[in-house]
Amino acid sequence: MKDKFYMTTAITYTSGKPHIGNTYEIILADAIARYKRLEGYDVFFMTGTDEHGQKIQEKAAVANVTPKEFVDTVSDEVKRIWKLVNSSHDKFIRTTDNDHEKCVKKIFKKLYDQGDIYKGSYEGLYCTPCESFWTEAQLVDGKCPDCGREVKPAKEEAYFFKMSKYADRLIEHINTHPEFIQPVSRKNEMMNNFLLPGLQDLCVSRTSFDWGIQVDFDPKHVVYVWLDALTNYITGIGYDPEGSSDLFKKNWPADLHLIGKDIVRFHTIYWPIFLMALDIPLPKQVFGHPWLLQGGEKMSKSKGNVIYADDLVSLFGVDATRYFVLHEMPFENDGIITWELVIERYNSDLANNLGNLVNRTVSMSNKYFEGVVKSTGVTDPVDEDLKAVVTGAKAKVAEKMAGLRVADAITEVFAVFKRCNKYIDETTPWVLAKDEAQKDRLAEVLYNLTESITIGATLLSSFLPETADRTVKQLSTTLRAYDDLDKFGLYESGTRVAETPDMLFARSDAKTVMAEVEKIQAAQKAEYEKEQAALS
RNA sequence: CGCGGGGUGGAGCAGUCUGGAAGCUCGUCGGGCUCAUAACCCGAAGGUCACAGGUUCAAAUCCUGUCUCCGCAACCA
Repeated sequence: MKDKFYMTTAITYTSGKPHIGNTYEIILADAIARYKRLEGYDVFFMTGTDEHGQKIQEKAAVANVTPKEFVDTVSDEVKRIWKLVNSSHDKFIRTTDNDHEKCVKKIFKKLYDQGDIYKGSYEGLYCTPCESFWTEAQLVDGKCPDCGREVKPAKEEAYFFKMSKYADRLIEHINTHPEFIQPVSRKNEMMNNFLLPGLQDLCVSRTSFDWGIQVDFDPKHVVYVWLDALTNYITGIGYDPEGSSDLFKKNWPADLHLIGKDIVRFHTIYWPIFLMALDIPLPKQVFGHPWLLQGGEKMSKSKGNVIYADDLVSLFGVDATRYFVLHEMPFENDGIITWELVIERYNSDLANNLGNLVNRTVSMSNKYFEGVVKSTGVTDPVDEDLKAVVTGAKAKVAEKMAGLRVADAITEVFAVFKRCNKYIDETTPWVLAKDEAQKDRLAEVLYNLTESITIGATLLSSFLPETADRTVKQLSTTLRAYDDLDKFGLYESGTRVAETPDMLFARSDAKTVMAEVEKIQAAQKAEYEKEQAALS
């Protein structure tokens, strides 16, 4: 067993059902977690939901349920979707969990006692009907962006965290740890906009709403968002200012926080500073991934163009959904998802390249050898390149994954299957089959293919676990050990494969799918209009 | 003149840091093959690398300016 590897996703805010853009993050994280496990790391992978705040309190009121009832429902929904896309997380934390709440109170108290948190007042522009503070920049034509009415300067008592105290240490840390913020381009943004101009103190409590963790020693305050949400990364594995759990001692510092690019600031500035104040080590890496946009425009319910994981899974299956978001998402820039693109990728990569390869290979073994795959040692120079590509894939995938280039890594895996298809054309098994003298050569060709597919399936298992299992199952074998992925010829000679190939991905008919999509979109619009009607 | 990142054949992207014959996948067209899911393999067409200047023997890549898209702009998660 190699070292521990502790990774997290951001915790999802429970104000509504997560769409495919949110779901992307958990799939990406899961692929990384599974890959690390394949490599032999002792992985602890945590995700969860962020459940406090004014917005939730308001939504619950509209829905005529208590905030707790509201977040219970949404959190269950999130769990359901994460399960649907086959996430292998080890822990799902909720910020309403008892031990989290208790720990946040202790943290707040500790930071207050040591002087990092002080009582002050929050000044801003206040919209009385909306009960909300706004900043100058948020205003629309100088008016409240929500209701359009006048705002006036107001004050609210609040606790603040002394950010500036730790700023120099953080700047030093970021400069000496270039891998800390990924992609590196985000580092400049943080430095130029926030760190170098000087950090403002952060407001860490509120009195204007009460759906949050109460401040023990000043009960009219609740802990305000970031000190509550970010600390999940340590409370979830058993941090306690008065003595942490073994799980915490083993896993902290985190090896990777995977988050959306919109919250890089909170994870690379506020979070490290909180940790410095608590005198515990900083996470090793924060990766702010880009977003998945619907056809270049933002998803919105009113347009009926929001894509949910449920719909993708029901139309294409779990692994096709995983494949699309993993393959299509670039490293730095935003990616695009449309139903047409999903169909295209599905047919070309999954059905044609991979599915058909496995199908034709299994079929030939049955047709020519009653399903028995045997190595005869009758090689040919044309085999060499196939073997080189297949055994070289492990290192290529490893290199991409080390840089969190997941889309590129999955492309390397598919290069193996593509090479196999080419090999079939190079060796023309159907020609060999006509000549009894070539029988042993034909057997060797099919052995090479079966072996190559087994290795490819193992490399694929981090990304498309179900497909990998189904593939090796019909080859009557199991996934290969990681250390053996660069060795060729370990498939047991004489094994009998499945009599009938298991079709991995049936080709998708664009017309049929688009007809279904139209139904989904119509239903979405109807639901949106119903919600609007209920509100007014 | 707030900060940062984009604009590359019909579509989605890489390449830009460390200048040196414009690449990948899909689509289109042509050919091959028939084991297979009308799949697979080979080949071709298609781009003044947003625009205008500049540096250089040489610029998608460096510099300047313009247009345009997007995120952030500190308490919205």
